[in-house]
Amino acid sequence: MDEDGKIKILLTEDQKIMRDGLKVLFNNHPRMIIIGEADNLDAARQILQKLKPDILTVGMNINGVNYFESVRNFAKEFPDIRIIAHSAYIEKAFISQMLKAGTCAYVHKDENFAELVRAIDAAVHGDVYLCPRIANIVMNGYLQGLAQNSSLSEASLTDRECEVLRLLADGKTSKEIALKLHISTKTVDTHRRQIMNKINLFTVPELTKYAIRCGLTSIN
Amino acid sequence: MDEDGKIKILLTEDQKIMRDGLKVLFNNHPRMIIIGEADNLDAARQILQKLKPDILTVGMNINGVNYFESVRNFAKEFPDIRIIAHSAYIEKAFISQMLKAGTCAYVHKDENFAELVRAIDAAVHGDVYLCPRIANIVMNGYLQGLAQNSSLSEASLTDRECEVLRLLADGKTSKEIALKLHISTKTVDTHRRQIMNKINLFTVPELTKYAIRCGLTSIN
DNA sequence: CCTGATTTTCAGGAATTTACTTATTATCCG
DNA sequence: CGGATAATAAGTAAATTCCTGAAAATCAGG
Repeated sequence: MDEDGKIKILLTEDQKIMRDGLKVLFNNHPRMIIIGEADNLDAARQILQKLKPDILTVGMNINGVNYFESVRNFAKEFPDIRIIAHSAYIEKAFISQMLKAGTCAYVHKDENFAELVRAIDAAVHGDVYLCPRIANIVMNGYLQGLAQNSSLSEASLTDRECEVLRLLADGKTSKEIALKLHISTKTVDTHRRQIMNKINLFTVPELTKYAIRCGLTSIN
Repeated sequence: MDEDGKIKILLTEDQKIMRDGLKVLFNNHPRMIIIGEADNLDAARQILQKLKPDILTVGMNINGVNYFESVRNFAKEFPDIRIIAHSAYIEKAFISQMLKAGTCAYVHKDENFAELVRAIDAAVHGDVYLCPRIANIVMNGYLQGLAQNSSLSEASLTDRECEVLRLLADGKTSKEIALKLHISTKTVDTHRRQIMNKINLFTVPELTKYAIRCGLTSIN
């Protein structure tokens, strides 16, 4: 909190218009104040070394792939700062990765500003907050996991499988993937099929889109 | 213009937070006023039948596939209303499709609010406006087109090729595409390779991403 | 340290798809 | 009409994928 008792926020968001809008909204808010803004996480880190906000909001669009890594590092380096994911992604795998990485709230961009405020209030009180839509998705996943932990089990992908999927979605051929990972193409093959069975998608374009939705690869 | 001489704007944007932000920004603007908002183009059409804005802004994210069709129809049905594309897409093909469809301005979401204001001012004066980043992309494409209209020519895709690419990126196999279009799989084959040569991408994942960037298919 | 579970690895062979070349038919436009 | 572009398609070799099965490697507890 600053001298006025306001909650200090550092805004990270690459869409300038979104930033412009959020700035106005927050600055009209009686209990919150924006003390800095950045259009990517590297820039945010620079600012964090000088200023000490209570909240770091991280806006995520379908671009940068390295959100997980970055957020994990932030959470370690700056344990006092509560991180709020503000994203257009709705893929279950993405959400849980993000929560695991150290965010304490996840607000979908289709929600209105009030949701973001609610999330921030929860965050400063040490609570975890998910906006309704996301909460639904997470809960459904949790319940499904409980129900069918034996049969179909659309379990999450293993590390290796994620790696293979990422390379595959980047457009690498099985041969290239095999070379890069120092394994046989047959193994890559097996991984691919295992992935397909787990997430129940059986074509390369669908796998690619899934990888995008999960933040494993960018759209470019 | 309304009785105050303000420019009347109808906002279409599916991200509520973005809408919240734009509302505040516009309502603080002395010469512009928001007379309605919608979270998709169907909802916008409902409103258009009652109110008559000067400007319709269309926010585009990586979801709905039918922007081209919808915008084309809007431009025909409501020729007096100037349509402004407000998008996160930067693919040349998407931009030109959008301009052809009848928008008179294209503002990228990474630009700040001032750009949007500039675009609206230009639009009400009957001008076409592209924000700097987009203008760059379009100009580069134009110049390249002039330079290499003979040799490599990354020409635009034909209608049929777009159709094939869309189905392919939706995850249809060559066989399914052939069936649906009533042509031989060999023809589908030829189209696919022709597409690859034209846009210089030679793997299915890359084609898929390209199709997403061009608005031919959604991310889901 | 052992053990069961999970993950990672890989092979063989059938089935399918793709790459590349070449070519015929439509269609459109000046 | 003639030339260009688009859409169609076959043949064949090469590459990839699908399916089944299975052996190492790793890991988490007891």
